[in-house]
Amino acid sequence: MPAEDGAPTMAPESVSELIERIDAIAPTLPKRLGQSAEFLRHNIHLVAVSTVADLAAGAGVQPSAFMRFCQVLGFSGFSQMQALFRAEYRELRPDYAERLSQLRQSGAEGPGRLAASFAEAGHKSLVSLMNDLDAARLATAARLLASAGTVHLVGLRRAFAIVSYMGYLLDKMKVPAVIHRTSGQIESDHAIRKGDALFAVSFTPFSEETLELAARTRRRKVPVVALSDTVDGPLAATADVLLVAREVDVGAFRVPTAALTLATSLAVAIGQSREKTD
Amino acid sequence: MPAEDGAPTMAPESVSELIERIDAIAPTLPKRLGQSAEFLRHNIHLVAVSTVADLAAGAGVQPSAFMRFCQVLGFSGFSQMQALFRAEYRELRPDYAERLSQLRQSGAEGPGRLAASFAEAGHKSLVSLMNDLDAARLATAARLLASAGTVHLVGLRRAFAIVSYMGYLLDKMKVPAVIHRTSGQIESDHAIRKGDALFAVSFTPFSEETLELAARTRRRKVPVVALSDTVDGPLAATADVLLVAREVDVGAFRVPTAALTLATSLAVAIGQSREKTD
DNA sequence: ACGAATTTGGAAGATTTATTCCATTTTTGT
DNA sequence: ACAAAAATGGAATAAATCTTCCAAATTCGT
Repeated sequence: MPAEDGAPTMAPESVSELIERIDAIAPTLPKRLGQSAEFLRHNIHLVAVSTVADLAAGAGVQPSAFMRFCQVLGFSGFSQMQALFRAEYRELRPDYAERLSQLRQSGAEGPGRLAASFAEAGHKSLVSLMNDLDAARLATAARLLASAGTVHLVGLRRAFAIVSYMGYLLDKMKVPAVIHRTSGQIESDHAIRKGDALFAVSFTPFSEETLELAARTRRRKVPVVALSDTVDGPLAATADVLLVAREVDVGAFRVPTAALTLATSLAVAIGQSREKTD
Repeated sequence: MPAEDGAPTMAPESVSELIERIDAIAPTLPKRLGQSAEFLRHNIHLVAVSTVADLAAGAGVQPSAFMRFCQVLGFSGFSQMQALFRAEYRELRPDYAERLSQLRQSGAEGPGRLAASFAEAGHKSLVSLMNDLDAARLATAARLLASAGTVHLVGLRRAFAIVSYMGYLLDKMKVPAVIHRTSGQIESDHAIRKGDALFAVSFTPFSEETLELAARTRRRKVPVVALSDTVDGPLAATADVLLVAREVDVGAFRVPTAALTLATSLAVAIGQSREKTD
């Protein structure tokens, strides 16, 4: 029997698409289906490993109601929806405990294990980045930098990799950007003009040079956006906007995965924002 | 009906206990059960979201054989084993996936969503890095570079962030290291002496300068280790050891998460290896 | 307040999936 | 090389899970 309305509402093809649809239709749903939507929205990770009966019980509805809910979302039934979650899980869910011991027993001792540890730390860093991320603040930072004439970048020691990648991206997107303190130049202040903005990156222990350049720039009423690994550092007072990315360490070392991810997002956001204005 | 032997081999109560048992009995298992063990050991995270038929097919055995394998492990059957994985999955709160898709769809258009996408891409990149990692090759690379007098680093454009971070790490660990092509210097070859080694990073599209420096260095019989995003590129022929890190793109952009993780592992391995020798 | 349309609960039925059984093949010990 | 023991494949059976159906309850429009 064909659907009555012209558009047969195709099934979502990814979890995020599914969530969008839930949020779109939730307000219009009758009581039991609304309960199902509410429960699913907050326990979406259970779908891959539960039965309809379990989920229906969780939502406080009959299995048949939950079933109808799946169909309202565009699926043929619960099984089709579950398949979506299982597929995504298979792709995106490694087992690091397993992978680690696997590498341990596979002869090649040192570096492989190190890589596994750093990869695991990277996952954790990205998780905490997303948990702590203040989207509004990031948007403010992007706006500030996008409206600058030239974006000035500064970051030394471990922060240098971050600004150098940002510099590469901004250049690729034709955004005027300069990386400071790279060529024996001691005093960069004169290059930073009214109407520009500074992006300063510094992690504990902070480098004096970066802090001072940021402070002097701020005093000249040029906007300063900062990226650090703590909210308590000296940059908190100096910067107009302070972004934070914490990394999970492996012994005495770390990979700046979260910081690089955040910086890249910022750079791309700046580029896109400029593109519109041009 | 009680078991015939005195010790009824109780079922494992956690995934790690289960892995231990698999490793313990695997060597004594007959062919088909051995295949099941081998497959499970490498795909253990699939248990929560698969059927016996799927897993049996993956292992290349009949469902009945896989079934017997579960019983050998101490479970009453497959379902009991699967319940273990599902329980562990439920407890290990991936509220992260929820948070991610929340951000991605929550009106907050620009930077927040971008960050969510880049974070997700980062996870995928790290997963595929670990899946494809050749631990033995990484160990060879580390050995080669650790035994060099000076480690020379080269990488331009997007690869520069990688070498600059490696340079920072090696310096911190007191390993003699130099980053090339950073200060207007056109010809670096003379600085690379016999007994040194070169680490070259280049991604598609490859930069001629990096490739040529690597080729010239190799011709002089100085060891070259390379990091790229493909096995087919020009570095395959040039390098003594080629490491590969693929990244998942977001639109036209990427964060070099996997490459940076691999490079960091390599740097730390070099440092540790040197420490022992000193 | 009344009838029509929608929503709901529960149970029956269809389907998928797990489990057992046993004849046949392979391995083991002598 | 032979018999006994163990392992295997495939099909039959049992269990669970999904899905549909419809009478009863509720909501909605007038």
